[in-house]
Amino acid sequence: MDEVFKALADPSRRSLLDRLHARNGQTLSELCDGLAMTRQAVTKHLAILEEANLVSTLRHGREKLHYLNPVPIHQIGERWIRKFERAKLVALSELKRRLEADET
Amino acid sequence: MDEVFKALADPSRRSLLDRLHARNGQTLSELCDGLAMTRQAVTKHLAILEEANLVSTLRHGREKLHYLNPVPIHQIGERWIRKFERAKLVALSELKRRLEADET
DNA sequence: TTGACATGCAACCATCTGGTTGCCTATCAT
DNA sequence: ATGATAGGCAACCAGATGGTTGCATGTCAA
Repeated sequence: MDEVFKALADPSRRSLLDRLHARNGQTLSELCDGLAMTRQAVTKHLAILEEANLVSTLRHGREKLHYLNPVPIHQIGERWIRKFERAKLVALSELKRRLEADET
Repeated sequence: MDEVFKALADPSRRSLLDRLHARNGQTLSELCDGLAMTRQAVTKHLAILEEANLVSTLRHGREKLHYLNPVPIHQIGERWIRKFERAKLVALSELKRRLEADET
């Protein structure tokens, strides 16, 4: 879980996930296209995404195809974000109340 | 949005949010209790959370009260995670299909 | 088989990050 | 007033992070 959060913390990595979401199963070179980064930098990012289980790869000859695995993202939604949903409703009005009350 | 992701990337900070979720409106000292960290380290974390708008503070005499703001967390769920929900359904079976088809 | 293409590996580098220590300021209670 | 309590500020440090360059390897096509 921590690995997933860490992996999602970088904008380049989130953008890679976006690209895979737009078109799944891209090669490394394809994912590099149009990015202001070396291939090796992208490789590193993909390694981190793979480590976090957000991306699965598949060798196909000399190409390496990358597939998005949305399960960990979903789990963050379920196990983590969901927990704060109830708080969302309460906290705002509560904060407002306190702000007004404590304004000495 | 990036700031929120960055803020959530650190386990200590997520734990601070958890603590505020358990009991809202804690002082700095209270939040330090039981943590294997100096007060200054916690201060820094809270500053990052505040910067990301995940925590709002309120001075009350010499105390500083910290309140959880769950809105950005909610937004990540809505604007980011939701986008990958549909993919979750498709991708797994798709990946499985490709894995079997490309197994030369 | 040989050149071109797709990827891998390793060393190196600057900067960011998470943490520390030391000291200062503000406020409360006696 | 004065000590104790709550917090703030700044300098410093080691290690993580995001990126680079250079070279090696594997595979396809002519």
